[in-house]
This record gives sequence, structure tokens and C-alpha cells, in this order.
Amino acid sequence: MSDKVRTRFAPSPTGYMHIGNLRTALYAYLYAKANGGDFILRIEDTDQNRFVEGATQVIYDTLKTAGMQHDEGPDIGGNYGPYIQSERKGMYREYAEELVRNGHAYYCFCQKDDPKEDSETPQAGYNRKCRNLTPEEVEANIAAGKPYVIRQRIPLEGSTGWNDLVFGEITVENSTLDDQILLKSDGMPTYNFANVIDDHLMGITHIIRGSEYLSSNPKYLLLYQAFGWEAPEYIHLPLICGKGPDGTVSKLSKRHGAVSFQALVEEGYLPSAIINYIALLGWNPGTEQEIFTMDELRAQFRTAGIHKSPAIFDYQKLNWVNGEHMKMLDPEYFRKAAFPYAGIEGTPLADKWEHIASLMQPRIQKYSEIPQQIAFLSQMPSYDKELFLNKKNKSTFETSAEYIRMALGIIPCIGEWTVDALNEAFSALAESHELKLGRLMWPVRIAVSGLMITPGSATDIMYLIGREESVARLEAGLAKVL
RNA sequence: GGUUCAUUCGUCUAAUGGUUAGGACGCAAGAUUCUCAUUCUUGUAAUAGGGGUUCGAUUCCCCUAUGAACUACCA
Repeated sequence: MSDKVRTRFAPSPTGYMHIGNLRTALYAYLYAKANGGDFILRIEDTDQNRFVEGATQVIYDTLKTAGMQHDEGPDIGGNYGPYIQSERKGMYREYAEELVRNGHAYYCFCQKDDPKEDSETPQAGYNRKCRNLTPEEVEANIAAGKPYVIRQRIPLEGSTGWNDLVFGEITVENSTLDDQILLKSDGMPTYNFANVIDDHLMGITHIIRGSEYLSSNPKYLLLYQAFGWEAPEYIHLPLICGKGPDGTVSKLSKRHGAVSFQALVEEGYLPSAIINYIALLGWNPGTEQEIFTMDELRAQFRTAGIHKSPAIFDYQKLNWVNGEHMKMLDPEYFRKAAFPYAGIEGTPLADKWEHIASLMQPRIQKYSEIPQQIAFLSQMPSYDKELFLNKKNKSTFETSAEYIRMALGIIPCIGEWTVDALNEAFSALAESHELKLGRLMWPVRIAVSGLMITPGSATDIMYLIGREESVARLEAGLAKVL
């Protein structure tokens, strides 16, 4: 019997990966890897009404894209299968009935719409009407074909607690717990039950999950006790919240923006940046490092740095992290990955993509910014002649006209139309007129771009739009300032 | 309502029974660059409130306030 760490990620197949779930998965993965353990994937699909086609594939894809390779799971197998709860259906009833036999659970014949509240048991949701049925009554009901569920018989007295690796000692009075359903009338276990059984059967040593389970954990612990099993360690994670436009804070949801991994990726966020960012939501490495690769996270992750208080998901900071990861990207990789976002396939600009990409990489935080940044290259914007005026470069309409004429004069002399040639020609031009390059280029840049702010310099732009278009734009600019 | 948890700049966070309460994002200013971005400098802004304990508390304790989660035959 080894005491190897085993953690699990147990999502239900909903068709998308919520960022909160992804962080739970990440911490479970990192904890396992930081401790030389295994990371197990289990699909929790006990709710037959919520079946979504292709949803498990989304889970596999996400884990793969995010760089979290599981060691056991439905798709790769393992010694503790099956790893899909619906395929384990048969085993839960047996365990539920074991609890009935030893007095820790009971049959309940109440219907869903029966009144549940009872003034005598104000804390517990269910009124425990069937808790003390005699064996004869139970048998009669079953014989009559009445549908039933199996409920957990929570002790009426005493308390249950544990020492959470993040939250510390937590103890709850048993009297505040309700007799939760373990086995539904369709024979399927509830999450609350299946989860405990599976975690035990799969030898999970550390349960890592969101703090929303904090309040139901005592009921799980009572189940472990009822079976006489040893309970695992618990690591509850602080919630990830979002802030609404009105300033209210709540569990991160769609109203706060994109919350699924796929949606963020589609928006142009890099998986490595998303992972980096969410790793730091609720955990700090003990150093001032902020930019991490997955390898670094694996090496440095410790539970000691996990927080208790909820964190607000900040898209602004994610943008920054993403920008940092953008800059870290190998230029060649960037060119390939960013190209589809540019929307220039089949246009003349596609041939100059390498140069465009080199301008974009240090400048963007998200791929999705590219089209808007380069739109002026293919479509000359209409602009206000006031743009030619610039105090710092002492640019006036008169100087603009003069410099644009100079530019028009030199362009025919440029041989091969390259950025280097352009830079050389304009530097020489400025020098020969004893001008600061900035003064000369200001009106040129405005004329060829029509924009106050441009990605890249005037020479970059002229190179990209070509000689002919450059001349046309310069002439139009000249007409404007005259 | 009940139960549980939380509270340091706007946000993510660091730190200690004694500090000018540190870093990052954002924002602002400056330098550099033919604009922008990058890079570099600088600035901005926080210990929820009230009681204790203590020579001294942001740090330990209590109360209050505020917020959150849970309270399904969902997971």
C-alpha cells in the first residue's frame, strides 16, 4: 500500500469549462504533480436530464489545451475504472443499502412535491417524516410499488468537523444537517453520495474543490464514518467572483464577461496566460514572480499559499498577463497562430505578414486586437487635417506640405521597396536638410495612415501599403494641407 | 431565516506584536523611439468599524457591520 498522493478533477459534462472549475482542476493537478502524485479525471454525469452531446470531449480538449495531462480517466483508463459515474451506476445501490442495514440510512417514500418544511425541525430542509418507519411499513410500501429514495440518517446530536488544509478547523453541529438523499428514485446516486463512494474507491487522498462544498462536507464525513472508512484530506479553495457593472460581487458568471475557457481562447487569450492568471487567483507563490509557465507552477505550487477569501476575476490583469505571454512567444509561432485573426488571407498584405506580425507581437494583448490595428493598411481612413498639427514636432500645415513634397520627391529614387531602404532614404533626407527625423516623419506618417496613433512607423506603413499607394496617400495628404 | 466562511490600495496580493505597510495590474507623469507599443524612472492609492489584551496591534481575542457560499430526487 503506497501513500502516493492522488487527486481528482470531477466535472460534470455541461458542454463548457467554467473558469472556476478550471482553476479547481489546475490546483488538483498542481498539487498532485508537486507531490509526485497522480491526477485523476472522473466524469460526474449522474444527472440524466442534463446530458449534453460532446460535452465530455470538451473536457478532454480543455485539459489537453491547458496542459494538464491526467494520469487516469475515461479516455485513457486506469486501475480504478470506470471513470464515468453513469457506468458505475450499479455499485452505488449496494453501498446505499449497506447503510440502510447498519442504520445510517433509510428508505423515504415522500414525493418531491410533499411539503418539506416542518416547524419542529427548522434547520433541516426535510421533515424526516420517513426516518422512523418500521421495517414492516417499509416493506409494505415497497410491495405496493411506491417509489422511494434512500436518505442519510444524520445523527441528531453531536458535531462533526475536520481540519481543512486551507480553512483550518471547521466543526458543525449535526443538528443543523439535513437527511440528504443518497439514492434517487431513478436508482441513480446523488452527487453527494456518488462523490464520496467514488473518492474512496478510487483511493483519492486529497480532495480539492471549491469552498461552496464547505458546508456540505460534514455530511460527507458522516458517510465515511458510517462506512468505517478513513476520510481523505480536504483542500477547499476560495471562490472566484466577478464584479458586475453595479459594483456587486458574486460567483463568477456570464454577466461578468466570458467565463469559459473556450470563450476566452476564442477572444484571443493564450491558454498559458489563462492558466498563469488563474493560478494566481487565490494562491501566491511566496515570491514576487507573476509570470509563470506550467512547468514553473508544477515546481512551485504549495498549499501554504492558498487563500481563504474569494478573489475577483480581473480581465484587465488577465490582459496584461496575456500580453506578457504574447511577448514570450516564439516569433515564428506567433506568426502562425495570429495569422487567422488578421483576416488578410488572400490579400496582398498576406505576403507581408511576417513584417506585420513583428509589429503586432509586442503591441497586442489579445489576438483579437489585430484586425482593428491593421485595418488602415487596406482601407485608408478619412481623417481630419488637424492631425498634421503637432506641437512637439513643431508641425504646421506649411511644414507638412513641405515635408510631404520632400517625401514624394525621394520615393522614386528608392530602389528596392524594403523597410531598410525606406529607413535609409528618409534618414538621409532628414540629414541633408538638417531636420530631426521626427519632424520630417510626422506629416508623412499622418498622410499614409490617417491616424494619430499607428502600429509601426511611417516607413513600416509605406513598406506595407506599397510604393504606389504610398504616393497616392501622400498626394492626397498634400492636397489636404494646401 | 439557519449554517459556514471571509474582510490589507479600485483589483490580485506581501509583511510583522515595533516597517516610511512592500510588489503587481490599472491610472498619472517623465525619459527613450519618426507616433503608438515595448523598455526604463517616478507618482497615485489600503490594514471595514468599535472594544479589549499589550509598553506597543494592521497582526491575538470579542462584538458589530458588510460580503459570499450552502440550505435540490443539480453537480
